[in-house]
Amino acid sequence: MASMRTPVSITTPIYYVNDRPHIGHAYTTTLCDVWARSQRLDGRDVFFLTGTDEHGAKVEKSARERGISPQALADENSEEFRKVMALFGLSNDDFIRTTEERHESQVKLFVQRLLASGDVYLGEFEGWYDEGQEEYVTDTRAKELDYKSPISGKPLVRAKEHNYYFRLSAYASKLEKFFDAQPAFVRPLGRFNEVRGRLREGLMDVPITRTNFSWGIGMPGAPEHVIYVWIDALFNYTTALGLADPKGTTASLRGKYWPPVYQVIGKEILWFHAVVWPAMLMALELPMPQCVYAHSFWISNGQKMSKSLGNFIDLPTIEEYFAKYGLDAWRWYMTTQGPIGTQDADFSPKHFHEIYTSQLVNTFANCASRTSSMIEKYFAGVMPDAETASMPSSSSAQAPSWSELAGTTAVEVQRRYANFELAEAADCALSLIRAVDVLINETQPFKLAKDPAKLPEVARILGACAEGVRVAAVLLSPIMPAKCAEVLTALGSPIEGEFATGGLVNAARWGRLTAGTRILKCAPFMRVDAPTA
RNA sequence: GCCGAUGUAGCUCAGCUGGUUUAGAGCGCUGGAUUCAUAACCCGGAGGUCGGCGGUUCGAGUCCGCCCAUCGGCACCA
Repeated sequence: MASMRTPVSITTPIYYVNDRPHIGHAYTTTLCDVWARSQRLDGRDVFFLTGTDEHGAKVEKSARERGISPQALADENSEEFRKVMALFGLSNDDFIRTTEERHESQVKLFVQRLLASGDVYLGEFEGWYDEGQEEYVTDTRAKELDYKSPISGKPLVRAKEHNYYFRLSAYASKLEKFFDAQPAFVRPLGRFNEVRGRLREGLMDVPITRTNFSWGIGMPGAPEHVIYVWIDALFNYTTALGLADPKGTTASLRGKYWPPVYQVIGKEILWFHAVVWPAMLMALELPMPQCVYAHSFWISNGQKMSKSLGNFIDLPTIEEYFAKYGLDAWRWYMTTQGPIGTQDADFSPKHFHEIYTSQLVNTFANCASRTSSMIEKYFAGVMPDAETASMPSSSSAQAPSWSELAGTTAVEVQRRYANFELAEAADCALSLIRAVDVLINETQPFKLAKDPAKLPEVARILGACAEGVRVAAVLLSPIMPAKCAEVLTALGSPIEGEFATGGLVNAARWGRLTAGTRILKCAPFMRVDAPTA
């Protein structure tokens, strides 16, 4: 059954090795990880790709300053990013590096194909050049600077160079039609409109090579030209799948994963992913990704994160959160409070603590704790034998039965995950926990338990509670894999075997807990002291 | 400068095509109740001139104009 369903894939941008890992990298990658895990849990064949981008003038320059080769610098920092992936518990299926032979050789093949089709041509670029910085500045920027270098103060010079260009202008109307037909190609909607607006302003061809540095992939047939880092980088999505050689072994194994369902990026690189990249894919006659999802930025205590302010949420800071709250709590915060929309989201220790306490400690963990504790107390820690599927989920008149409620919740959560509405999926799953709390508050099993004659009723109530907690833990496991596994293990119902492959709705089906199973007391999230700051 | 958003309780936000009320939720704060549970769960309360001004209308948070404030995008930022 599961194997009949379409394979799916998701990508992060590949991370630039000249940067240090920070919350932005962690955020994008965590979102992708949650989605990938949710789809695997739903029985799908998933490919989740991330990696590092290693070429370009900046890397060359940093390496020179440190007196090492660019490759050595790339090796070192790529390894750093790889470690970060492990640290975050990320389940990527591959980690591609742009300095790998498999990538470079395919980029050359792709570019050759574009040359042959006329989509890439040799042209001349003329612009304002800052000789000290060895870089061109745009015309508008040059005017702002009064035609002087912002660093040295020396006048900018008019300079010319030959570059290879990608014929982006030829794809303007095709892109507009594509956007008309695919209103969810770029999400969220605000970003879609932004791109549409700019498309209407027209498109210019874009240079894809430079000649003033050498750390990059040489242009086929013209090695003095180096392929621009961002063109090089974009191709990673296809080279990881071996698409430049459709008959090769990689493509035969991984070709089924193209196109990606989601290409998740930060808003700063939207233009390349939403316009340049689709045009290149059109030129190469490759299918379009289903959606480019551009999230916004985390800001720190109300202020933009910047090197000069020194308020970056960097890796050491993140590790402090791991130490205090745990990895899964971090993932929960990223997933439910992040800047997935058009607006930036604030990261603050106080807010983190409040979310942790109210949602994870007071809601999720407390419910698991009170349920397991009562089963321990009244039934010696053994899942009672009681029929609960048709039991009303609450005392309100139109309340659905527990099996119905769990079923509709699972369907809804599955839909939200699939649609990349991760915070909504989380909230919906948590609503099941809230429903269990309502049941306990309404029926007060702890009072009924004082009367031995009422134990069968207590059994039904607690049986439903345990089952509700189990289903919620299944549904939340893509976000908090370790903590949910802990809860499911305590309930004697770990995700494995057919649970793991039969689809999420199947795993969440009411009544999987069987009478007689040993239920252990569990409290997955402990209260911690509030931050002092 | 150009284009586009946003501005609703302390905080984060819901409020669709104007008329369900005395404008809502979560968190925070505060009173109470309770004990199965991790000072948790539950009930109640305080708190808002719905950015400002003007207009359209029988009636506007919800439409129009202007103003103020904040933010995003404007192609070589991975």
